[in-house]
Amino acid sequence: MADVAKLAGVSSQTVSRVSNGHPGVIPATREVVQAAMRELGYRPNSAARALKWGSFRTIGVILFSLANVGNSKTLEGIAAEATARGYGITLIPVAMPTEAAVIGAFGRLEELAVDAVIVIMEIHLLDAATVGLPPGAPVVVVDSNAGDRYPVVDTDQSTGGRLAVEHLLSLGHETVWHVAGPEESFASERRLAAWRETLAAAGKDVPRVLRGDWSAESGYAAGQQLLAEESVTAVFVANDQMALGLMNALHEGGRRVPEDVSVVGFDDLPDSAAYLPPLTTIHQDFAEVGRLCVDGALDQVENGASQPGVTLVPTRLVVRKSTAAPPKR
Amino acid sequence: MADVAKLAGVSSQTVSRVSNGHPGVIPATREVVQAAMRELGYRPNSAARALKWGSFRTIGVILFSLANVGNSKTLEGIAAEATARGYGITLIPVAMPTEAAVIGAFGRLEELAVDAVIVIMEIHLLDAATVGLPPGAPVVVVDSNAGDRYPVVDTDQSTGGRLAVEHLLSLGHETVWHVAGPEESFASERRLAAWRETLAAAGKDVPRVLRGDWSAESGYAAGQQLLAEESVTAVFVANDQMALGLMNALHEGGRRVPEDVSVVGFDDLPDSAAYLPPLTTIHQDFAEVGRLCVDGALDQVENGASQPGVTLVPTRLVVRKSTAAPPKR
DNA sequence: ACCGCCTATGTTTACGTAAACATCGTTGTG
DNA sequence: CACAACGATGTTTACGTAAACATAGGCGGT
Repeated sequence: MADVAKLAGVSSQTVSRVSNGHPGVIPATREVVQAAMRELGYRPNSAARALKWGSFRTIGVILFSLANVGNSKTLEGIAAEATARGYGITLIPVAMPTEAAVIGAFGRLEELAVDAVIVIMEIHLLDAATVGLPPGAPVVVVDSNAGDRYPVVDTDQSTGGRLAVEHLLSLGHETVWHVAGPEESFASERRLAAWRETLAAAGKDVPRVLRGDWSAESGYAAGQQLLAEESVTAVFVANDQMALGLMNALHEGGRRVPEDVSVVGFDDLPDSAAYLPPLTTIHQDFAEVGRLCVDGALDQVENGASQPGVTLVPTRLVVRKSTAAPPKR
Repeated sequence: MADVAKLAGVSSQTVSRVSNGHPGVIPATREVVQAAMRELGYRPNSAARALKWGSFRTIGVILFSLANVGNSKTLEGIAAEATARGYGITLIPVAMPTEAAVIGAFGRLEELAVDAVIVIMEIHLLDAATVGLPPGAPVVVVDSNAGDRYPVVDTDQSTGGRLAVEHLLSLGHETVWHVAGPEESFASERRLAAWRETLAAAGKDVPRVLRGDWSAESGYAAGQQLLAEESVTAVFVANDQMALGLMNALHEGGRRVPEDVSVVGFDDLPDSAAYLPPLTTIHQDFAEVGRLCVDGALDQVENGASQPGVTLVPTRLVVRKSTAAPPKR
């Protein structure tokens, strides 16, 4: 900056004014300074700026895993929105989803150069009273039920689950089975509850719950269990990957989808349309979740006020070929 | 820091020494200072540290998309290794893979607080002479052929492609068809070349190339084309998602996998083992790619020397149920 | 006992920027 | 014509930290 000032024959303060687009600089001076900046390839030093401003214009994202599509897409949405609003993204991976690791990550947070924090957790850890986010920086949480303490953004799991079950019931199925995700997952529990409530509201039997761990393999295992149940005509699977495994197990067991058994998934992965048969599923807008997280976080940064509460992103049913009316007896 | 110094009855310099674990502080003093730090909840201000050090201990990652599993997993590997080595990760998403957008991202780079840059590009843009990374910060590139200008880390696409084709030939197939990825993709071209060379080396016919865009849908379309070719007994598909679509098209067309047609994919996605049939594929170690990127970048940061060249991460064949000997005529 | 060296700690300064304050010239007005 | 008001620019200072230099005791060797 000093070099630019010297070359342009002005003071460094004037360079600063030009650099930040402040008014009160005569156009001729501005030109000269800009020319000098170009010639010297001047770039403001963000460390010094951050020191001055007390802000890094950066959002920290704490997450456990990028292995699943949802987290990746959410992160992509966060990155896009943050960039559009002039903020950077700092990743804070937590290797193990243990309480100690989470607390460690939160501890490091305070010394990190971050104006706000977005936490992407698919597990209940954050709900435990012992794991608290440090105060100070604004926080937005994805997919948790800590809505009483922090702003939470989430897909509308309940409506999604209800849509799935209602779709199957409307086709004439007597009842709907469910393959849930792991118990530690908040999303899984929401979908499970919606399934149970929708069945109950329709006066249908509620079969026993099968569990998977989100993986296609666990869906395959669930499918094998289902083969032993002759009465099954409809299954709501808590995510598309498990639905894939489940459909393959059914196929191997000689049960056709959708002629013998209808299957509905959840997520609407890019591949779902290419499954055999193309999967009827609940679409989630992960990018929108990411966008809303950033909006919420930056609202807090700019307006100061943190208001706990849950923002829900709508889901919708995508009907493909994996559902049909139940077989005639 | 001044408050801590006052409370501990020492100078701020001593606090700094304790904070950074410097030697030459008597244990008793250290204790007092640490107690004061705890009491006041002192955290070093990273902006000021960065200003002093001229470094944020941060690596910037430029990427186009997290939509595909490979990029996500690579990023995860990068994040894990960087964190382990005490560096942070700043994400720099590039919305559109156009030259202008890339140049824009590189421009912003210089003013960003980043010690090194990792570029994850699956397209040829970086090879164009007009798109040059700014000098200064160390750079590591994933998946490009700019190895003459920058250090490049990549999966060993060639060996992977060769393994796939050799596996099929060893089962007795007359030749192997190929469904390639988009032409802009460097990885796709490498796999295509390996396929062609391996066939040529074995003295086999080289069928015409089918193209997809990595998506399962494009694999389905390629599969439909393949149905018109009665002589096809073996297909090497450039990624698992396309293989999924292709197998479904074959199934719909009445061609059984692997009895009539053998299929080999590339990637070894978590779901591949749950496809119908479980997919024989080439395993890529994305996490290792990420790790090596960070190692390469930090070597440059710490040792200064940037040496262009390509580091290859081995691939291996994973044999499952989608390949078998060709049908008897 | 004295000198010098080493160790523990304190003082000064610089990193690059921008807010706050100071200065200078110009313009408009009574 | 003098003076106030304002606009453009320069000067000072502070942000929090750590390197470089300074100082002051203590200890061993002669």
